[in-house]
Amino acid sequence: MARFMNRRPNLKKRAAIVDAALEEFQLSGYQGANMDTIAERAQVSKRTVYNHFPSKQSLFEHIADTVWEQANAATQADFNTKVPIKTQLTELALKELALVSDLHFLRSTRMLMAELLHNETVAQNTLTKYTEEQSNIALWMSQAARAGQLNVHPEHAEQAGKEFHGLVKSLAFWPQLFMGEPSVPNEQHQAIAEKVVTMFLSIYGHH
Amino acid sequence: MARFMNRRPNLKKRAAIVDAALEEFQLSGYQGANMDTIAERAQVSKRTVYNHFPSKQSLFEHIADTVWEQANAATQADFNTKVPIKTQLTELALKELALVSDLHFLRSTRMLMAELLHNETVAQNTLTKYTEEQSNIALWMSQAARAGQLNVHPEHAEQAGKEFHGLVKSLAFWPQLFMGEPSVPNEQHQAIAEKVVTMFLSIYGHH
DNA sequence: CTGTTAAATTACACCGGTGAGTTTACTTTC
DNA sequence: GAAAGTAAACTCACCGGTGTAATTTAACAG
Repeated sequence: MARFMNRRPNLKKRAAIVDAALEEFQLSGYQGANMDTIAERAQVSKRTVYNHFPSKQSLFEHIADTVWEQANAATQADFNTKVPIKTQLTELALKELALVSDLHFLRSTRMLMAELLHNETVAQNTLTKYTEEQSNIALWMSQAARAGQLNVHPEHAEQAGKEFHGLVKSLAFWPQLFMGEPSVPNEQHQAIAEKVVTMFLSIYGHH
Repeated sequence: MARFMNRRPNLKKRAAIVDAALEEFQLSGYQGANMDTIAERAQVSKRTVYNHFPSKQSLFEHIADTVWEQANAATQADFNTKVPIKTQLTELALKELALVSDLHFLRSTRMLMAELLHNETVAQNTLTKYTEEQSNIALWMSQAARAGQLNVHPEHAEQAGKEFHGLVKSLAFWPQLFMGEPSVPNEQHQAIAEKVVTMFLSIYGHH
């Protein structure tokens, strides 16, 4: 009896639509993306797309949200008093390198960044998610400082956190994002992480 | 008086068109930019726009070229054997900081980056201009290495150059570009430049 | 200073393509 | 048998680019 109370909205089709839309947005950007093409790519009628998402905009926003959640979830960390700072920083860098070297993530981010640069609402949306991440690393930094393992004034914790992320990205993200350089292969992650940590500690380490 | 203004090809109108187009492209991106609006903004008839530029594409390319020339011209430098490496690197960093903190440059770049991310031809175009700049700094680095002032293998000169630029940008460009953070005020340039040089030399300096 | 001339500009209607979103009549699936 | 999906035609607004006839402008000759 409970058998035909099954979910009415067809989740499989919905997923197919989302996948197709992601692909199309990545390929052509928001403005260039074509709803007919998305329907076709998802093997679904155009009307079905509109039954799941009321507009192109809402479809885009749904995708943008998921990408950002994924990114944020992948860069969580807690400071641990017992482990040397160098080890922990290296660990942090490796985590970010793994995320940033993932081809799917790179492609999604490329698309999001493009819209971010000329779309007010996307920009605002992104900004709030981004500040969450920032406050996270800032907390980590001030904990490390309080534990005496980092030479950082409390009010500069946020800046230091930004700089740490910035270092990783300058080596393994921005060049790949804009210049289409190949993702950094896994074998090099350790070396890059150590390089970043050395640079970072040359400013914020105890001498 | 007004003798030599307004020669046959009306340079004033042409400039007005270019200005208006730059504004419109910055505001709405390439796809979103509207030729009627550009004409209106330039106080010129639409037909005149098309008398100066055969298409939207060509208008965009003209602007893109100008921006890149400006950027490239501002980051030239020659290695000087007589001056300590630290001083020269700081000088280099300051030069780039000046460019990158200019609000007009930032706005133009933001627009270009957006198109770069989803337009094949723009990307290719940019890539060639960008590699020029890269080979420039790479040369500088290998000269410094040959003079014994830098601990860089010749085949890593290009990588080191990239990293140097990357360091500056991670502190004073990317956050401003994407997150709309305020440009770094001039008073902080010296401090940032020194920070960058310290980080860079912690890897490539002689200890 | 003035009239001539040709290029530059203008206003405006027009073309053709595109693409988001809708309507409708029908079929599939549970 | 009702919700979900389909196909295809349709609306409607937008926009890049063109054609044209009329008007303005600047260089120059007398």
